[in-house]
Amino acid sequence: MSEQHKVLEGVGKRRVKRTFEDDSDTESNRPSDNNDASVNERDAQSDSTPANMNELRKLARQKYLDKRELEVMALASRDLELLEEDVKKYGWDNLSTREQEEINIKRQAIQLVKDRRELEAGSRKGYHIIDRKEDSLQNAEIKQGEPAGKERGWEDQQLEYSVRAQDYNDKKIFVQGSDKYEFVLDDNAKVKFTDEEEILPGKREYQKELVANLETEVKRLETIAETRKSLPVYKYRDELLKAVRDHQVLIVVGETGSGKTTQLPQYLVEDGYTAGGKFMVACTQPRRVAAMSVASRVSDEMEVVLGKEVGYQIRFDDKTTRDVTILKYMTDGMLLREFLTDPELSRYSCIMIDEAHERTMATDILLGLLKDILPHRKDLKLLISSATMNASKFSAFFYDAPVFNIPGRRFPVDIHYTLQPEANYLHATVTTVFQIHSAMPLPGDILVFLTGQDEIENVRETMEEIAFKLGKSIKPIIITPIYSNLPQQQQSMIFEPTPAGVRKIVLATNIAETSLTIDGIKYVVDPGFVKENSYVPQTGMSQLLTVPCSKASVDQRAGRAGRVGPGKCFRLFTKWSYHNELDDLPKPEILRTNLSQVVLLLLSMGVTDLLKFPMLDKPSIANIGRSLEQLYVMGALNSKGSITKLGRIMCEFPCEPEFAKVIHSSAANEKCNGVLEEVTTILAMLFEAASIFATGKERKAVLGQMNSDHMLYLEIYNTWANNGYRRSWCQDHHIQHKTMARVRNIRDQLWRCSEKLGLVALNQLQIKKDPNMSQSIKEQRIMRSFITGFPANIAKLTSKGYQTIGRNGGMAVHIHPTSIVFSLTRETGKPFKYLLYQQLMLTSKEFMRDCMPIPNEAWLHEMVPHYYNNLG
DNA sequence: GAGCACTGC
Repeated sequence: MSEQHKVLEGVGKRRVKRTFEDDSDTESNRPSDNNDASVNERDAQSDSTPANMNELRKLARQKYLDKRELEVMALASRDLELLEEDVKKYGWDNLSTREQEEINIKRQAIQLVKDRRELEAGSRKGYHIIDRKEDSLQNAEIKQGEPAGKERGWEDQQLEYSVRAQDYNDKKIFVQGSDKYEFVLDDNAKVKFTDEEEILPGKREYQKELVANLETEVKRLETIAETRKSLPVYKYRDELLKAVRDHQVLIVVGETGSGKTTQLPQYLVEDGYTAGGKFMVACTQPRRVAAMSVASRVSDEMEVVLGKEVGYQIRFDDKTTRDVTILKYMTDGMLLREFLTDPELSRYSCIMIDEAHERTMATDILLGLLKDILPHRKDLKLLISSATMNASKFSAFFYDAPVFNIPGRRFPVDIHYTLQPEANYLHATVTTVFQIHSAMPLPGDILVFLTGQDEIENVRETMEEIAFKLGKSIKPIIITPIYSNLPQQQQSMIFEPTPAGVRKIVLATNIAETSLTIDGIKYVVDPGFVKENSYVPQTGMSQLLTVPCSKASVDQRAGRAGRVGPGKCFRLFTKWSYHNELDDLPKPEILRTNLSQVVLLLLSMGVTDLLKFPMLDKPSIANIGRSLEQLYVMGALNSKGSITKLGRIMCEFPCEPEFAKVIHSSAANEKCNGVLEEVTTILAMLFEAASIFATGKERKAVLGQMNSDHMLYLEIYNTWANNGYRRSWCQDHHIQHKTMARVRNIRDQLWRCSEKLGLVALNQLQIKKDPNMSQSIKEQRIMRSFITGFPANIAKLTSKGYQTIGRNGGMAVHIHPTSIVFSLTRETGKPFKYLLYQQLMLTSKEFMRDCMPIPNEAWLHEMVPHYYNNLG
């Protein structure tokens, strides 16, 4: 019995030594009940403890909580070292049968641990051991109130997959009977053990299970190690690391399937760039789901708990631990925000900008900022991963940085072109799909790229009719549409495995080009078009036009056929067209969006000469000019063009400056404050306006009549909130619950931001002053708030219909038929004289989206005099 | 009386 006690103490020493080498003389450990508050309290009260002891203990506690089955198993098997000493001391024959048996089993166990260590030594060093078994994941309980995995969409599933392991792990340690214990570092409170079985159940079943689990774990590790080594990037590991050592900036051209995203950051960590936890390696992704799922996989490969050594950071979800996380996957937008608080990015030693060829706005700005700080941060390494086509552009941008090529691993895809251009690509699409279906053997699903929801629904109908007519002369097909606004349940259908003898036909927008991958696709049909949104600064209007894809896009689409085996891609345009008519790359976002947010961000970082700011593609002067003007009108800039106090406040908000201005006014402008809460809700709804309604039709039927889309949004949100934020309420009202959940998140984030900046307090002052503000006064104040943010977005009713007013006035515009104002006007026959709109969009006509009637022209002059009084 | 690709803080 006392042997057992000694054993445990010894083991504790070893464990602590390994984790905290600097504090080797303050160590000890004991099991304690996880839920026993008094024990923890006693920990905290041990007053002979050094001041930093509590910190240390917290850290230790954190670490030990993360330990899983194997850590406990390893612990148990390390006992053997001490048991063996006893064998020497007392002689084998003097031990009891039970003790002998125990030692035998532990001998086997330790052998397995040794094997595993050897395996580890090959690829990594110094990480804690945890397990992550697929089946444990699948058996983990699903959070209450959530539907089962199958009913949810891919994003939720991915998220759950990333997160659940973490939750599960926090709560459980796997060894049967040992789940009561955690190991806490403590130098005073030593507990005397009276019953050895309580500490380590020396039962045969346990030992057997231990060995069996170890074997499973060794196999799993072998598989992971093999998979890592089999990736194309593995062969280049040393060369890559040498290149990183020799150069500050490295362009990495890694095709899909090369493993760059998961492996490169790990190599950097292994090569010591995190300096024992002092620095971080960051890898940016353009999309949230990618950041989450890659982080999850890498934490698995490195055998750490997601959120500790390896974590991710996206809006609304920070799964990192300060001073512990050494490898962080994050969205590019998050890193950009981090520049605001830490302009030198001093916490990072290496930054990898992944998927840089996608040229998101955040990536482009990041590259410019990084180029600026590299001379001051000689120790900072920058890796840029790009597709082949623009590697030289990145290289030139960073003073001819070396380009490193890593081949991909993909199956060959045959490309077929049409012999002559197709007059009607939709017709050609349907024909091609049925040709493939009748001529090619099963299995092998078909992925069709279309431009939008409308097209997808039309093609689907046509195909269903044809399939019906053909009846049993063809094999059965399943048609599954996928586009981002498709409600969740229907989205998940594309991931259902195709039944035998059936062909699945996926009709997708370019969401399937990068954002999600579908297994089992063997054929791709590509008409070669995409809808592209672009912003015209002169008119302030966006246009959504169907344009031909770039070469990079169609190549990417073709690649989707070669993921599981050799595939075929049918392009509904000519080979000549591919080589002579298509652009190489899609137009970068920075050339087709409103720049006010970026301009304000750069100004707040002290970039005063915007034209000199390094950028891969320079936006037009007209665009920058218009942004500066907008910012000036809102008071974010003074007449000299430098940022004001208000401008800095606006920068703090994670949204466009126009929206931030509305928030600010609703709390701080005495002409309209006291409505911060309402305004925050409306703005959060406006961000997601496009995907709130399941279909466009239901909008007016949702609730009673409202005067404006803005007030309708407010009413919808409040009613939903009053109904307990329930999913069923959304279903009853044809509203997408997932979108509403996002709105709630955004709303909370904006509110917290207002709180931090003291706006909530200001708002409260006004409410105290006028506690019985009537509904109509509130509404008026909301309208005024919006005018301050969107002074140029006003249309006036003339004899020729609505026309814009303001600097570029006189343009004929129309109320969008989905707007509540549209139906309201029709019902009453009385159009409003002035309308404020959130967006002008050119589709078939110049439409105003999300409209709000302005009942009083004088408000315009009152709220933004410097704009309206100077119009003449 | 239209019909909005896709991201992100």
